Amino acid sequence: MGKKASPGRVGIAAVAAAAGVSPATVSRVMNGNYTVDAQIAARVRQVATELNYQPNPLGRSLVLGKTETIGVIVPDLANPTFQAALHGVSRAAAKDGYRVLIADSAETTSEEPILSSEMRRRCDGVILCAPRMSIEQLSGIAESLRPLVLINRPDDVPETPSFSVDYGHGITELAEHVLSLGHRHIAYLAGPARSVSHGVRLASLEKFAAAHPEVELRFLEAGSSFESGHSAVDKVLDAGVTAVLAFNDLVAMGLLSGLHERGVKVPEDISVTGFDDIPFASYTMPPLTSAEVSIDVVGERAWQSMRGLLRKEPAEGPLKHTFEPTLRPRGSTGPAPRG
Amino acid sequence: MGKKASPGRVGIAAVAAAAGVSPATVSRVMNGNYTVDAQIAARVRQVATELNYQPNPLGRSLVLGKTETIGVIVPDLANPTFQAALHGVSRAAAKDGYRVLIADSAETTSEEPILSSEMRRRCDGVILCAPRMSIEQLSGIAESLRPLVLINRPDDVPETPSFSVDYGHGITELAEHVLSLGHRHIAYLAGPARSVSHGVRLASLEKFAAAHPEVELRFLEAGSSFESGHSAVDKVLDAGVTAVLAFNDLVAMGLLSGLHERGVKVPEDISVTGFDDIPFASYTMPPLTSAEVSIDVVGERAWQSMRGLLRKEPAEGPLKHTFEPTLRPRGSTGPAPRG
DNA sequence: TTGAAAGCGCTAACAC
DNA sequence: GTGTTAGCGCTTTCAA
Repeated sequence: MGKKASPGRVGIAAVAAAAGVSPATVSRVMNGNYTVDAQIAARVRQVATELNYQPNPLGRSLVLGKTETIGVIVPDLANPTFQAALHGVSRAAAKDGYRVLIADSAETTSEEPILSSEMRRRCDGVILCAPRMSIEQLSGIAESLRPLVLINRPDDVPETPSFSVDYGHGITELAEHVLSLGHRHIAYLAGPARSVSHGVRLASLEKFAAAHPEVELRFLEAGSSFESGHSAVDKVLDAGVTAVLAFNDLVAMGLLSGLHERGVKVPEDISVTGFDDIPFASYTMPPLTSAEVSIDVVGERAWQSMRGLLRKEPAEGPLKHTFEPTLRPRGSTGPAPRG
Repeated sequence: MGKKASPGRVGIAAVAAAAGVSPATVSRVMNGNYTVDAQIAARVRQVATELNYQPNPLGRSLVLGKTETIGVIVPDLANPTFQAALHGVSRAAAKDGYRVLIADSAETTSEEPILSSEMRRRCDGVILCAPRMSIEQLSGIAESLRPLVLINRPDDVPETPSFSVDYGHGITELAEHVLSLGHRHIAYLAGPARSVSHGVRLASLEKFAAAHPEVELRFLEAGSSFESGHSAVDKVLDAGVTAVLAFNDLVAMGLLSGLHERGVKVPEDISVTGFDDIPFASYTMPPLTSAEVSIDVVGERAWQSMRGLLRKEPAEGPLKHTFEPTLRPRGSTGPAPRG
């Protein structure tokens, strides 16, 4: 037997008793079902207010089979990209009366499938943000997670809407930008090996290099933080390049700061680009050339797609949505020095 | 009548039927209740695996009266301070097997009480982060939200644990730091009027000014963003001060950038301090004097307090916990110019 | 050690 | 228009 109702607890039964009607009638009133006599409805409402009745969403969810909650799973809640995506989803979902249950997989690839399905049981649907698990794993559990929407995981998972920033396009635009400025010796300051978005950049740059045999493209390890850019200065100078494409704005700013300390002039001696176009980027010295991405908009669109699935609206248009970053050329890039 | 069990759905009843036992026995097995015969337990477990049985947490929550979920309500999910607090709570709660349901009140003070109690019905407890509502409102609903824990709301709410950064102490340390460097004309670049943490800084600075009649302290409006600092340059120069205490690091960095554009030397002409000690602060030119706060630790401690409440452990020690920021003197502050 | 049965709080089909 | 009743999926008391 379940726990006895605690004496203080005000449930639908208490309201029904106090108003002299059946629980069903109270339920109808609370749900705005207008087959209820206006007088009775008014009385029920008044009693509910007096008793400070708060419907228990658990009971409701159990019988209705829906929780009006969606789960968002991110690899790292401390990462600004995922924070922005979460914000976009949460704000958009809230407008439609949905709540967000979050889970931070802490980059533990192996836990992701378990975490996701655990999450799914408590929610009406799941949004997976940049999942690290293999495509085999992902495809394997996709069915059990539906409704499922993917953010920043551009793999083709059948029947699964996916919203991703086209990092490959962005980094190519940046590469072409410095190419057009005459640079032929270019370095890419790589992001974390595990990062999907780094992998995408890498692949695109390899294509770029293949298409431009006149360009010498170097790949240097760095990371995703300001510090990693700052400590990559020596590597960059040793490489003897005239332009550096950093993994993101933070890395670029770290590099900028390191180069400044060495007395290397930007963009006269070396051109530097970032990625993401964070608000700071316009204010560095010199202002940072970057590629703007609006990951919160991606999150918002992911929600809208989820909403469609929840409403069982027939899917329209393609499942795969790609957001192109916008090139923001600024002072940190200039003509290649005449060598 | 509730929705009929969908034919595909695997519930505890399906497992019980397949294993030839009662639902009660399956329940006992799933919950590690060892009054079950080892053979039967093994068979039940095997059947559960074969059928891929996933217990429905909703049914469980309903009967147990707990969801193993806590709610975190923040005024703005885009604010780095609240993101960090959320991260701290979420990571710590996850270690104890709890999930986090988030709500962004979007700075709508009036909605906060409703949002909070709505949240509370779905969760076992609520953590309110920097709630904007009045102390009257807060005290009014506190009882109905318990277990309740407060972050960055140092008001005395009876019986309610509260964890806050002592912004007043931090800004006073910064003020004393520039005072000790000989500055007598100091400006405070104020944060958003609504921000509680701004209010605290303001009050402390007024105390500081009263205690140091030799100091002329000016209050200048700014905001919380890089841009607001950048566009406050004229105000600062007009004020004719030799030291500026910015609301936070972002504002300070904006100011630094603006001063640089004007050819004003830092710290030779003007000293500048930030607040928060974000990772960037060590890398600006010159490196920024700041006050370090670890809001994620605050979040973590808030969770631990909540965990104690959930376990009904007798509260020990004080309810109110204050975290002192640590002064980080760096190159952006120096001796006052000789006037 | 196991099963039957009640009940957590709610909704909805059905009967009146 | 309203009440009765069954049932959502689970746990737990009680009896066997």
